Amino acid sequence: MPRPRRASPDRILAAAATEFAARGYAGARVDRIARRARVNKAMLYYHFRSKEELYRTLLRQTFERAGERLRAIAASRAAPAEKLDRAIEGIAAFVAEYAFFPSIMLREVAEGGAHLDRRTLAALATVPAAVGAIVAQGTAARAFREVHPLAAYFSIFVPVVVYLAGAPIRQELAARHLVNGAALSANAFVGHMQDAARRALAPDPATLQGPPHR
Amino acid sequence: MPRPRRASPDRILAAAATEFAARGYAGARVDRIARRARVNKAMLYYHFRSKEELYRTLLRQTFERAGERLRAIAASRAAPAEKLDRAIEGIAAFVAEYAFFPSIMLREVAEGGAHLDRRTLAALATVPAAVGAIVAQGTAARAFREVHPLAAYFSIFVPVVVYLAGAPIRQELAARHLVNGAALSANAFVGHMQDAARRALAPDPATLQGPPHR
DNA sequence: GTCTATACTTCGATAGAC
DNA sequence: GTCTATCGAAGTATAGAC
Repeated sequence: MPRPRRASPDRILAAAATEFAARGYAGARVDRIARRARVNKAMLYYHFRSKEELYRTLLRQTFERAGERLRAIAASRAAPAEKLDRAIEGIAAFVAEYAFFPSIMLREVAEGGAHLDRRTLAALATVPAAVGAIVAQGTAARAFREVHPLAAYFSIFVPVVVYLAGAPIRQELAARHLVNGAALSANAFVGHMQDAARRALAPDPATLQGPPHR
Repeated sequence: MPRPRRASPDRILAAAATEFAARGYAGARVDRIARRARVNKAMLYYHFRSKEELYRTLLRQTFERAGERLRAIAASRAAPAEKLDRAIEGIAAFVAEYAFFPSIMLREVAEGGAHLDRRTLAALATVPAAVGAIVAQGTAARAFREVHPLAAYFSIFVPVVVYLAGAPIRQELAARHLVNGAALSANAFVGHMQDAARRALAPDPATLQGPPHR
């Protein structure tokens, strides 16, 4: 028998996502989360032991889903360059679905994972691991030049996340006439990053002897 | 007559930098800032009207210094590709000097500039503007292919900032044995980004027509 | 400029009825 | 599972002496 609407725990998690993304762990208010989820505070504490447990549950769930999606791309049969394109589009699609993801990821990086337990940190680590796997596959297949997987993660994947996270502040800057120049749509930026990634990873034609890495 | 040590306002700003970087605006505690600066809370409020004013002062000062440094590189006589290398090294050097910069920048992006007034937002905007200027110069001189300056900022500059901001969480992940693979030093990553930037901006051979400047 | 002591507020969490 | 009411801790900011 289908429920007419989401149960309390799910509504609480959804409300928590909005609140934590906008204000961070310390800035988030349990009262606001409860109100937005249309439950009272006691109900929230009935389902989640504490603010911290709610936070960890949200992050673990989100990181696991992002990691799963990227691992599925890594495990597909496509060519390395194709996987890379799909991974970059994939993260943009993931953010379209989970709009709070970039803010929360950025905040946790800035904070050094201070509020996270081992399980949640492990879930977070699946994201760079999946991107690194795609790059390593490409390198092994000689479709990509030799690049440190973590370097690839930061130069290919991180810009997309930060670009999407930065939408509010760009809007704020535009509204106050503090920037000039043409706008840059999310789609255009995704295309730019796919292009940049291909160029960054393209094997050197004359590289079959050794890379003169500066 | 030289002071034996920094005056109170400077010590407060230095202490605030550490605290705000580690815990964010909401998580920062005025008591901790005062204690670290070796002043009492009343002294802090004597020099700064409020927690918010202290925060804005710190950020404005920091963004202005970062922007100045990048504008100096943009205004130098070097070739575009050389300027790009210097800008990437420059931001790494800036972070070595102002270690709190990446965390604070990331947090403000995540927060959409919520705590910032117009002046401080304007100071923040000088950073992408300076990077965009270097890219635009290169494009005009036909040393770079046509790339949206903001796209270049996010694909070249942001990764360095996030990589450096991510040092604590990488250390945490390593300590808990949640990552595998060789380490990647900050210097190696800077080199990687210089390389990636050159490749991303290299003009298409078919487009090379006019004589490159300088 | 510097201090101690404290007023005022907000927030996370719980008690206890239904 | 759900609610109202409230406690106790912690935090920002200020008063007022020196």
